[in-house]
Amino acid sequence: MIETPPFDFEAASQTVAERVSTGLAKISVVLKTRAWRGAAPERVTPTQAQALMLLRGAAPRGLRLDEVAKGLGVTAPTASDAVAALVSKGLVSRGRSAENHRAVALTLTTEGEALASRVADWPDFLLRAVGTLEPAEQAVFLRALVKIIRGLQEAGDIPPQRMCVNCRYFRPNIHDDPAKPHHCAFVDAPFGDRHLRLDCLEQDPASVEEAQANWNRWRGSPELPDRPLDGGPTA
Amino acid sequence: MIETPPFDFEAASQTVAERVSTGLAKISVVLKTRAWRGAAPERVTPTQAQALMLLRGAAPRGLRLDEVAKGLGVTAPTASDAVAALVSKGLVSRGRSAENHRAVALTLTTEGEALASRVADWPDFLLRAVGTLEPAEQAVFLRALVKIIRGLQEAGDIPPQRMCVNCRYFRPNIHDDPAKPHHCAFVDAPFGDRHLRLDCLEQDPASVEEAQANWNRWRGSPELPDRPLDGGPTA
DNA sequence: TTGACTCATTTAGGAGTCCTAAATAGCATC
DNA sequence: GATGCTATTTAGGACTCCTAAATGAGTCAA
Repeated sequence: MIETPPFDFEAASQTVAERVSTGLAKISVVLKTRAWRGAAPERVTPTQAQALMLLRGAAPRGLRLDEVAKGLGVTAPTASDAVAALVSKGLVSRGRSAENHRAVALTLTTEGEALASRVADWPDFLLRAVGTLEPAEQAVFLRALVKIIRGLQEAGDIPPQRMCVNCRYFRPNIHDDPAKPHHCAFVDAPFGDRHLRLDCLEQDPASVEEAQANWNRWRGSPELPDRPLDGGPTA
Repeated sequence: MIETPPFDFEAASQTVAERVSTGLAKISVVLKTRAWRGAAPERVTPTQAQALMLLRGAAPRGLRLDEVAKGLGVTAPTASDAVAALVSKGLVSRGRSAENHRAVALTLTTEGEALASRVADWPDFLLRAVGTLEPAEQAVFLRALVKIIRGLQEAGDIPPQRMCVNCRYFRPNIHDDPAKPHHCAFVDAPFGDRHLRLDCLEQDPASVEEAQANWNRWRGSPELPDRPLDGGPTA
């Protein structure tokens, strides 16, 4: 009789990181598909809808073309195309910046604002799927997402984000309350990982050194749960 | 003197699920951008590259056009376009299915296989970002991702995936070892959440009832991390 | 103050994506 | 052998996305 060695999952599988990447790619596909379905009824395309949302987040200052291109992850000519389509639809107005006369200042028209708000609702299908996670799981997921995004930012794959961890008002791990160890110096209140923002309007970038120090302090000491992951009265 | 009430993050923020969705959308943007850069040098477009990878995963049986369209998340005409481009480049061969003469059978040519392998490497930038997470964090993230994808599948937003949790060989939570509580009846070996697959070649879909039962059994008793990660108030 | 540069954006041109609607072809059945 | 169903392709049009080259506004130096 011959003993067969048990199958070795660790050796035979892709790494966890690879499978996580696969999963993110799958979600990315749905996001693309649904973006079409959500935007089409409003007579805009996904890219255009995304540009509208970007401008909505930047009101009232507006954005330069260049900034829109970075936010969309496309080249300037492509962004110019999309903006031209929006201008011709009367959703965006293209002005010249007062101080820098070669830069354009893109802002939403009233109609553009209305449409941007309507269109911003499309990803509720994703919201529902995320909602099937337990609250504690969502919080851990958010924390991991922040790390991944920061990693992409560090590598230059994504422009700097208006996240807490990049903000000069961020004071990580300075309170004893394990649920709210951080502090936001802007609103002067403590908060926890579950409140971390990815797109805060009040965000003001910290200096490189400051951001690095905050980052180390934040990621160094993960919040501890009052009870393990699965615990807690589930909704 | 008036006491100002402290800022209420819970009330003033978007929900965790909303912010998670935002984060996933951001990753989706990078993925799109990088897909272009990765695919372009090989003289294919992102959609074409994705079709190649899909076909690679389905070898040697091949896929029907319909299946490619679903996997790509596009309509049949769009898939037909992309496939036509690949055929004219000599990367895919389009045959007729023997028994059903109205269906096509798409398979990779030798060159197509070579290119598919080269192109499959592109997301290493994402791999690196995911790699900045601690191992335990990666495992929890993967588990959450599986739940989200299954949620999307349930809602019909994504076609059924070749995941362990959909598989008739999956036996969740039948072992005592907390690191490997599940069992794969195909390779006859125990495994843990960190080994969960999203795209298993051996996967064979379970019946609806069986899948539902497995799902409940799996999600009911989550593995505990060796080290607690994060809790937060259970809202 | 006139070139030479640089910067921000646009134009040009071309392949490809993506849609809806309509056309073709194989099969099914009655 | 008409009728319908299924799988795919064609047709047509708007938009995406790229690279390369062209404008047009500021800047700077001689």
